Amino acid sequence: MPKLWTDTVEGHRHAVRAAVLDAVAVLIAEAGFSGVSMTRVADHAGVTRATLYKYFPDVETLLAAWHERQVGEHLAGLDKIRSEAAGTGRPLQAVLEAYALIVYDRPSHDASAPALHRATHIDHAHQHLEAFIADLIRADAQESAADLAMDPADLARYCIEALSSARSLSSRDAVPCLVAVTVRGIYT
Amino acid sequence: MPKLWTDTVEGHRHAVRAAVLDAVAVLIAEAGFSGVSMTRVADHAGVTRATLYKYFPDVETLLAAWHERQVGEHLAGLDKIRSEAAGTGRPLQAVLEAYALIVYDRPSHDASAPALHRATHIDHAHQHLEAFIADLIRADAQESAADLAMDPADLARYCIEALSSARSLSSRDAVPCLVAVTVRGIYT
DNA sequence: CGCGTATCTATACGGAGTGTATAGCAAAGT
DNA sequence: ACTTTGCTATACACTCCGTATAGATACGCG
Repeated sequence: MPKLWTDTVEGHRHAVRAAVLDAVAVLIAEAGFSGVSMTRVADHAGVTRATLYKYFPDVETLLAAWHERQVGEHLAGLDKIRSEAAGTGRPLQAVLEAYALIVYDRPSHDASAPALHRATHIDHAHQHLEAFIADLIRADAQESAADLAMDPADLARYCIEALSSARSLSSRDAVPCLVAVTVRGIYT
Repeated sequence: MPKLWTDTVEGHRHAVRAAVLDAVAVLIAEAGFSGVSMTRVADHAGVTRATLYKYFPDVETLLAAWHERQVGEHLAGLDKIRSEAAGTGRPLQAVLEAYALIVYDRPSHDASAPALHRATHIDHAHQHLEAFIADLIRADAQESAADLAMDPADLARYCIEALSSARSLSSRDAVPCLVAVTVRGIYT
């Protein structure tokens, strides 16, 4: 029996999709990426396997969709921080610190996920994140009238990778230091 | 029939192990990490599944062993570069540049592998690499009489992660720039 | 040399997950 | 009311896993 039913059919599909991605999140939290299978997700989401296959063709796509939603939420949060810090000097610093804290607090979830997709093909949401940070870098360079050491896009990827090392940082207080270390290098 | 037979039994086991890891390498090159299964590896290595299970209990261990061998080879190469560059000023720079070039030339193989293991448990060979670079950082700081911005171990992880962005660098000429950007930040 | 031991092959079995297909029921759309 | 859409329940063939057994082959050592 269909558990979820909103009045409209489109809303229903949206709700099912959300429930499925929630189930993915739970399974990942329980047993890591390898603990995610179509069967288990279907059971956990309260739908049949056949139904799940109508939404997602395979586990890979499922994980990609979950990751997309995750990064999307973070991107919204980071954008909020950017606009809040727009007046107070350097938004780049604030955004990168917020990102590093996310990585520090959720070591496995977010930092490992990109690696999973990079093996298959490019990650759409991650490209957004890269573009977002590349823009911040450009703006920061223009404001401080300093010369960038490299292409902003490459620097953005550098920042993201460098800050992903926040995952294994000894203490939470070291996060601002790591951000400082990372940012210091981008100007010539 | 056993294909490989060296005169001694210990040598034989070593040869089989090598053949198995070679098969893993081939399969990874062909279809990525998800293309590695016990069945396929056994077929490719010219042994039975039952035999393979006597050497490696599961795919995870198989990939870990392959990665261990890979990183071990690179570590040997980097150590050679370190001793060669010991007299000529900064070995840190030389080693990091060599590492970044490895990442650039083999985008998927080495940079993605740590991420796979970090999801499960800690990577032994990678710890060696981290310690190796941490030592280099300490030595570099002592020679240049400068103060490090953070714990050397954390800085080593920062360097490794930052340089793993060499994977998606626009051009090979940008590799030295990335190394410069990365190293610039480690001093206060 | 010859026996014991270690190793590999070949094969089989139950379990889990995959991908697909079908029939039937329930709710939305018009 | 009638059609369309979506979900359930179930089934099938396939792959891979992990383990077990019997028998062949080559080493190790007395």
